[in-house]
Amino acid sequence: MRIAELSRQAGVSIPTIKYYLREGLLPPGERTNRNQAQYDEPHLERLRLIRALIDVGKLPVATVREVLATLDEPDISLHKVLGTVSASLSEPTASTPDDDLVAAREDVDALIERHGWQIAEDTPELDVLAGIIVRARQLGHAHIADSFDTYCEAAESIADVDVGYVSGLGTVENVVEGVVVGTVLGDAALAAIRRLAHQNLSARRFAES
Amino acid sequence: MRIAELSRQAGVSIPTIKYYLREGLLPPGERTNRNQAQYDEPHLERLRLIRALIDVGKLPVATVREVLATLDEPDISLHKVLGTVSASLSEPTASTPDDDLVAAREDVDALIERHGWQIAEDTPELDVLAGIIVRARQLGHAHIADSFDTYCEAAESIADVDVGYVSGLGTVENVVEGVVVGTVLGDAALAAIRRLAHQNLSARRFAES
DNA sequence: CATAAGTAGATACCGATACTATCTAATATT
DNA sequence: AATATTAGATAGTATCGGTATCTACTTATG
Repeated sequence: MRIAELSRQAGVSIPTIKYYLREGLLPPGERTNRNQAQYDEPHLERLRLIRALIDVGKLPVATVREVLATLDEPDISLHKVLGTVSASLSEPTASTPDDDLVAAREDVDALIERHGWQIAEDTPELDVLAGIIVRARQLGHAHIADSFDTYCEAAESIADVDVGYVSGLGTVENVVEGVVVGTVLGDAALAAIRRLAHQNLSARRFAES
Repeated sequence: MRIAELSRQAGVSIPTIKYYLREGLLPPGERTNRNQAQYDEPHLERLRLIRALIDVGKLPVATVREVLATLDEPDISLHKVLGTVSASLSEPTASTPDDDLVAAREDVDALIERHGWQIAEDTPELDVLAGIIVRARQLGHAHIADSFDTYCEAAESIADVDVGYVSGLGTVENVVEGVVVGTVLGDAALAAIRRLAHQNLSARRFAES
């Protein structure tokens, strides 16, 4: 198909497609001439994936490029891609070593320990979580962190179905794509569902009709 | 305290504080003179809250303003503030009524029904979730939505501790602030914890040492 | 009390991000 | 032959989240 058709089917404007081509998010089409290229189904799928990562996951274009690069690596393992996707999705942690952060990080390590989780020391999420605890404390809501044990238990059942889902995808490429889609769409879905659960609970407990 | 001190304690530059004042995120200090104003503890707390919403929650400044406005309303109920905060946090849903979206929305309604949740028809998260399902289908990952029942169960226990936490906060103002902080920091924490759970599970199942 | 430092408020400017528009030279379609 | 479409290059634009500067003061300090 030509670029106009790709644009129509994906619902993405031609200038935007050209922009993604320039930015290396989308591989160039197969050239048939100096000013003609053919795009096919994989292009369309890739384009839809890009839009999902941007629209639903709110990923910046640069992060999308990183994630897609991981996805295109020839020898990928599920565990490795999880790490890379995680790393791309969490901001690089602040440079200041900060006493508060170190303390919070110890609490995070204890949390992980309590749940018997096997996590590499340098996983960025550990610092992200520590950072959140620091903020909560600064805001006078230190006890929010007390809920994190429950969050962990809940996350275990969630991770269970998540990994179950991707495991059933067959080829490595499919699994890896499933990880990306599942991570990003899953985050968004989980946030929405949590809000719905809040609404439900507060409707039941505190509704004044 | 004067603006320099406020800046120092919050770790936010003076021009940025002035910007927040202009944007109405931060109420003006108490004027003592034509070019002097006093800021106090509440200002500092508000400023820290603003930074947490922006840094951790990635909320745009305009949304922070909305959320803070809700927080400052004189007569607020927990249930109302949950709705307003939710509304501020989810983008306004697309205008196109779209067949795919309608179908997905029915699936969402069925999901809510299965769990016996009481949710107002017009809650924005219902459409957000439907939108995510549409994207998943377009990406050939329709079955991701099968996991949402598990997500709901997990979200129930999470919402339980969340509501338990804010209920214990005493005054209405504290509760409302707790909702805001808990929603935003909680989302970020939950996402991080989910990633950690993934890492743990994949380490155990698929690790090649 | 003079001089330096700090401040409010107004306005202008800035860098990053994510596109969008335009132009050229060529090819495709009708 | 006339019209539409395309690749690729380059330039322009809107928004966002600040920064910087300037003026007319007021405070703090030696």
